[in-house]
Amino acid sequence: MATIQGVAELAGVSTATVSRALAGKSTVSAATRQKVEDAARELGYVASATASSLASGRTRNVGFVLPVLGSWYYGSVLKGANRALADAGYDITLYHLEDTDRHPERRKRLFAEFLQRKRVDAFIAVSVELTDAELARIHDLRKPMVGVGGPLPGVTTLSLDDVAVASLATSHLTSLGHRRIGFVGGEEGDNLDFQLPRHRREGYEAALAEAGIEPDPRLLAVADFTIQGGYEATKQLLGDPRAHPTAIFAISDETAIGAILAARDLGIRVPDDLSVIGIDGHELGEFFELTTVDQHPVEQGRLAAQALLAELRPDKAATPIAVDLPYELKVRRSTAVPPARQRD
Amino acid sequence: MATIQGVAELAGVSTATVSRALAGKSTVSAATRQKVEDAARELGYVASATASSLASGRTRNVGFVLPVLGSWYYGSVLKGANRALADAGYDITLYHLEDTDRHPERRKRLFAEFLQRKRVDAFIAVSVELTDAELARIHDLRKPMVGVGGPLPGVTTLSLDDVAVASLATSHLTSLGHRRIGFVGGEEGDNLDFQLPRHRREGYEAALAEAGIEPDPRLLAVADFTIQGGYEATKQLLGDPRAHPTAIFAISDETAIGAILAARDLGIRVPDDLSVIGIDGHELGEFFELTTVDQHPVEQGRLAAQALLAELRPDKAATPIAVDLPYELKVRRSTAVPPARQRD
DNA sequence: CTGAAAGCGCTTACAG
DNA sequence: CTGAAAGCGCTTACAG
Repeated sequence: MATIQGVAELAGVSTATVSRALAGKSTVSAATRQKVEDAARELGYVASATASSLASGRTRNVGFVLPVLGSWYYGSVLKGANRALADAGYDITLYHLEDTDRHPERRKRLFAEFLQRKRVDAFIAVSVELTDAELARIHDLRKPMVGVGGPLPGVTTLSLDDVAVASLATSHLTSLGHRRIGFVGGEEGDNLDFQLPRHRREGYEAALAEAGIEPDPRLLAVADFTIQGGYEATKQLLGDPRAHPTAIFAISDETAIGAILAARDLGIRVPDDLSVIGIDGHELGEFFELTTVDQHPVEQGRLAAQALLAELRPDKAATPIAVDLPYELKVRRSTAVPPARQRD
Repeated sequence: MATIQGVAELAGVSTATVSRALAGKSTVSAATRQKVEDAARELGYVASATASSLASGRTRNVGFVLPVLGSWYYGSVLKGANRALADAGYDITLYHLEDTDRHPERRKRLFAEFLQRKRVDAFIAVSVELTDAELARIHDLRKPMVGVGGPLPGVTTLSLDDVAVASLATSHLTSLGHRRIGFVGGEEGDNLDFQLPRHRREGYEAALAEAGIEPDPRLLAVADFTIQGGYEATKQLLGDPRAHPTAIFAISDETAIGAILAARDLGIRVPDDLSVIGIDGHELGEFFELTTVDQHPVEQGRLAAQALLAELRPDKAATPIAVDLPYELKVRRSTAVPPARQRD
């Protein structure tokens, strides 16, 4: 493997000049630059990331911290971030933040060892929730950091305005004439950190209020973000003769898909008898013809990378800010006007 | 941030001794080791990966090359590999191999620049298909490499015995008494590299032959690996009055889920009127009560990491080998005996 | 615009 | 068992 030394000899210049020429520094004459580039190409030379990092203090590598591997959402954010960072010459090193309950040792070691190795210049953290001690360790690193949708005090965070998103989804239903709108999602217990379910319910209630609709506790069903969870909760909701919703706002697209499948199993037609809307823009949404509020996760990753790259530029002072992520109502076949008998 | 120098001073030894003590080298006295460990803990010292790599030639970092980000399968393999590698002290740097058609520049740059940076000691490549030129560049790197399920000449590869897996799935159906078994998957055109569809069809036909069943071309439907693809192909198959299968073997679990949904839409009950089996062990399989041959992707990642770690040990000579990955028939509710009228 | 030289923070023969 | 010293392959003030 060629080293900078080899390139310097072939080009007939010093290693300092090779370094400057290849880094695109402006203080190199065009002729010299050409000689160096030719030599580098001939030898197939690419600077060793390791040596370059040690000498410059910059690794050109970003740590990507995420709590889940193998899900559509995180993978999509990762894809968007990876593209933007790769285009800027950065690699991504993965830090899988395992669950404290299930893998306490792995999680501990992540903070005590892996994150401390100075392998990266900065971090992107997606939907990450940390204890105070963990957050303190992160801050001790003194590296730029951008969060996506997680509560990270003191960190620039891009997040969805969950209240607004839920309100938009619910308003879509009220504007179609629905007045009995079920909320499938909901919170169980009081999780101070994970406020997403509460925010989405607040948006739901705000939209109802705006349409002059009294909230009805019989229309609330607790569900998680999975198809299974949405299926079970919706079966409860639709099976209860006192509830009779004409529409359902589900907290996620997978929850909404579960709701659609539950309706089918009960002989309830979507959207003729029941409208269903979700939130996400999940890849499965198209197949199920699901109306949704798309949060564009790939784009979220790109925006996070962009914000981080801005912080990484020398001139920029890192002031933690909160940025609202874009979203978009996508109307598909799963929502329609309420059935005629309900409109009477 | 503490350096090895700081630890050495606090412990009252040389930096060489600190390095040896923390690396667990046996040539350090217990007392000295204790002093060093105490000092390191007090200062929160963790060796810089960058400096350590440059000095030792080992990065303790593995490159993970994959063609798809955001899918359940790749994410699961990544999870398994990441756990095993992290437990051995390794980080993972991601290399997303973009499509040649859609992102030729990104792909080119991956081989010309990112992979050449010597950031990693070795590679894991999942379902990766390379041109000869790309493969040559990879081999030029002279780094250990393990493939999972992709055709990589000259590389140790773990893969599923696709013929055997498909034969097992089909035999499950014949053993239940099915004789008219549809194959939803199939190949279109002749892709020399991507042999998986052909292998699975061979297994299907072998199992039919073993049961003394004549293959019927009307029972073949071309579909990709998606729910949508399985849905459309199955609708064609079930809609054709000449085909009348009592069971379907789908090339993947998502294809099989599409098949189940297509059957439902046509009023065909699963498993009463139609049995369906897939291959994968997909997370959605449980919800749809899908019988499948589970290929345990998380375990695949773990096995790949394990094989790579073995090659990374100094004593081990790297001889490319092919290893069969484990799989397991998981019988759920989607398969049953054929309907009575068919058994007459 | 270019080069000689120091230095980044470690590891590891070598010597004792 | 331990230390002094060289060296890994770059980058970057400093000087010219």
